[in-house]
Amino acid sequence: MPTRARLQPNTESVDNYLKAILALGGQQERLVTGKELALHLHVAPASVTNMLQKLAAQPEPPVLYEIHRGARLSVAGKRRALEVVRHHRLLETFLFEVLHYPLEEVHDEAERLEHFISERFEERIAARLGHPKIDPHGHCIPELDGRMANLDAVPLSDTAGNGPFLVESVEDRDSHILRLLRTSGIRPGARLQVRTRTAVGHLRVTLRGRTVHLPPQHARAVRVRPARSPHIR
Amino acid sequence: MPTRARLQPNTESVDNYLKAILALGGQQERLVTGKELALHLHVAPASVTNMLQKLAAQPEPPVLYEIHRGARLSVAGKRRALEVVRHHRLLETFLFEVLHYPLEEVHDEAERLEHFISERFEERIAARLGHPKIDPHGHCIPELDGRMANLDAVPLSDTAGNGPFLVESVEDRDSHILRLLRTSGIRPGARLQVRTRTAVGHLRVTLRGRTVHLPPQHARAVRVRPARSPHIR
DNA sequence: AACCTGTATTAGGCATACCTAAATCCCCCA
DNA sequence: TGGGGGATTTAGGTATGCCTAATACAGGTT
Repeated sequence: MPTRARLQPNTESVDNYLKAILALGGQQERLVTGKELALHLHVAPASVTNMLQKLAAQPEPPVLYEIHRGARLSVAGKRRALEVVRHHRLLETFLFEVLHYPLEEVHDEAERLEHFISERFEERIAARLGHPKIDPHGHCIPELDGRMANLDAVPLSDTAGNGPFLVESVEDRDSHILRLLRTSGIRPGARLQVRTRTAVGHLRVTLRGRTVHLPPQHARAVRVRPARSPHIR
Repeated sequence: MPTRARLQPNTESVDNYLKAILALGGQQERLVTGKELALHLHVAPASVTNMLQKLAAQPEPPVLYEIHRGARLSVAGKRRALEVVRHHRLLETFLFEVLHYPLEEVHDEAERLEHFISERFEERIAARLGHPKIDPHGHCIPELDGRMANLDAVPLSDTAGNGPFLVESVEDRDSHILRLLRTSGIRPGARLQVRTRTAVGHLRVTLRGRTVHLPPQHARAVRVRPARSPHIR
């Protein structure tokens, strides 16, 4: 019998591609280029082309692929990507809340385990945690049905005024930055004000009376929204 | 540059071979044949030969391979195998105690996850569980240094007298049998007596006043030791 | 309209870890 | 001691998922 394109391969690798397309496509779900994916996933561009072609050729393609232009998720692909994100963020919450991991270490562990936990595991840790909506970095946890709240926060680097701002989330992929942010007190729920901004994007901010210097890369890792009243949270 | 045999591949597959050799070799660590491994791992005998040759050819071979005779673990291989078993049994305990899995479901989940958890994860769940020595099936959990207590229990199918016996452990690989045993009350710590034995190995046992019929396959899955006094647990 | 540059694709390979089918080996038994 | 039969090994092949190098394309610039 001929081996034709498999239904639902759903390997670790495939899941990572889907997650990357979800993350890079943004809320408007624009086409994601091969180069972006290659950078994000640390693989060669040729590998991305290969994988996208393979995925798009499946009976129920998880990605829609426009040659030479890029890819975006199909409905099925988005569902799967959100499922993986749900696994990831529930695991992060679990590692943080139950196993008391330092915040900057939860990402890597969750990144590995997210591909291998069963639905039962997912369900049990969700129950154990009281079905949380937000992970310890401040990111939304997709619901079981794939719904996910859209947060309106923007990177601190993209803000205009001086605030005050409320930290909504911190980027989790770079544990080094994350550790520095944590030890500076910059974590979800923190309230801060911008003191100075340089032309090249360095910021000086204050929170809880302390002054912290943030290079552009760090400012980009912090998402904030305007703080309406003092002492929220 | 030439690709020579890699040091420490330590893939999921390799770990499974090491674990299988550990399990099948028994306490006396006898040679394990290719056929045994093939059956245990559900792969073709030729695949086993391939893998054993590859492992034995490494700079620090985890297995010692005697051509046409079989394989056993080197010191390094045994260390790794025990590490994986430790992961497995800690995970089982964790799933059972913290996430309240049904006993017969912990094995499959642990089997998948054991290969991917970090040392930190291992350490944290061990701490969380109070550094347990026994998993929920009654199996010993190897210590961090690779030491593991040798239990002296024997399969119920191999016993002679009528008991009473104390159930020390139940086999975890067959969830079907395990569920039946559990619903019959046959679990670690249970006390039972043999009523009748047929020539082909069927047993009738009583525990807590109930009578249970055990086909040979089930009797083999229960390890017991003589109960000295009533109500030990 | 041709070019140029960076991006994308194709072509050809490698490593892992399986498989089947065809030899080959070991050892027990007649 | 010479088969025979089961186990083992070799040979050759598949699928995944990555790689590099070479080629093709797209879209802005002259």
